[in-house]
Amino acid sequence: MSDAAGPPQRPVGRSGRASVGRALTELEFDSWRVFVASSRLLVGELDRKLRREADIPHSWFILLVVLSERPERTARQSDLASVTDFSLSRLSHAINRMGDRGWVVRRTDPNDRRAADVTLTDAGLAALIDITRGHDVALRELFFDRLSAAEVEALRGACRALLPGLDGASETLAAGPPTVKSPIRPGAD
Amino acid sequence: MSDAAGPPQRPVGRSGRASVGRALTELEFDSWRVFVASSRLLVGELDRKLRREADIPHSWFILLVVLSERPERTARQSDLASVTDFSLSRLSHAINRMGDRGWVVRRTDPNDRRAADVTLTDAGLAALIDITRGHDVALRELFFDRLSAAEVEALRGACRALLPGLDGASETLAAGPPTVKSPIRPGAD
DNA sequence: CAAGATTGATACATCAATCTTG
DNA sequence: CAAGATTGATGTATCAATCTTG
Repeated sequence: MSDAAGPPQRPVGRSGRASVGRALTELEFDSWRVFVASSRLLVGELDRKLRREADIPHSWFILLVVLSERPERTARQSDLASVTDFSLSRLSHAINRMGDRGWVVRRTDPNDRRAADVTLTDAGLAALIDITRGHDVALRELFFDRLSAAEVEALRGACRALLPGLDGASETLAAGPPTVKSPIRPGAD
Repeated sequence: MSDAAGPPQRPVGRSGRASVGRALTELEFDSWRVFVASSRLLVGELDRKLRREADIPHSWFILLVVLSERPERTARQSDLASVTDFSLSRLSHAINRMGDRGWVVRRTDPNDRRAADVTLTDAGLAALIDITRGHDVALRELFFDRLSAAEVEALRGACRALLPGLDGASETLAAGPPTVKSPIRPGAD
């Protein structure tokens, strides 16, 4: 294995010709396809499972996880939106529906009355913790059991390289271990 | 770089304890998050661009690409569905709407009158070729310009390892260079 | 009865206003 | 006017029948 290039050249693309205007090769496109296919299939599986067992789409799970890791389990909506790559509109709708279930509450910030903060309720946290069990089992089967430790690290490295500069990836969903002890993941191991 | 484990152990998970029932560590979960975040953000960008410029969601683009690479630009619906991880229902709806645009036609197979074949029309192919230009430019900026050749290979390897056993990943979207010369990607380079 | 596909109802996502506050 | 957020209309995805053919 490893027919990869020799010297660790950072930005591919401007090797010899202009980056823009050059079509992708079959091989390049294939790399992209494998990436998209695997994430589609994996997330698809998880999404179906979450809908079956908890009646939520995968995207909501992301919202819940992020909220659970914030101080006070609270986030400004605009923050939450950019971190999770939700539009403000989409987020607003989602919060409404999660509010109906008693999982979150929305409160207007008295200081800046344009802004709104969402808080994950105790009920919401309980639901999340419950959901997380099944999610983790599936994740182990579908993801970790299929990859060697080296592959996981390689994947991690490549994906981290992809993030900077993307949309709201300043403090993205992908940020490392959260500042706050995650209620849904005790120290582990 | 490379704090990865020493010996190339294939199946992580059954290291010392049973795979199922063991919670994920923070580090493991973080690897997953980076993977999901990057694919969400990347596909999200492409999706927005495709909607703006071609008025189609990213998932339709996938359907078009797969169709374009099939012999006669034709596929059985059930095949197409499993390859792209569409449900039959979702596919049927999508084909209806793409049919409205004159991009595909549906024909019942005379031999097995339960089955239906979809064909990408000339107009559909033309549209796809047009769409592909912008798509490739974006892909270079967002994906290939951010990764070294080694990282691309690493990503490819890991993602390929993820696919087998997933849903309809027998001859998945991720299969290597197609049997048929892809109309949308001439020899390249 | 199973496989392939379609349809209509419901749920979620997107888009284009709109509203309020700074 | 810009930032943050909400709402309603439209489009797409999902789910639960339903239909036909093998």
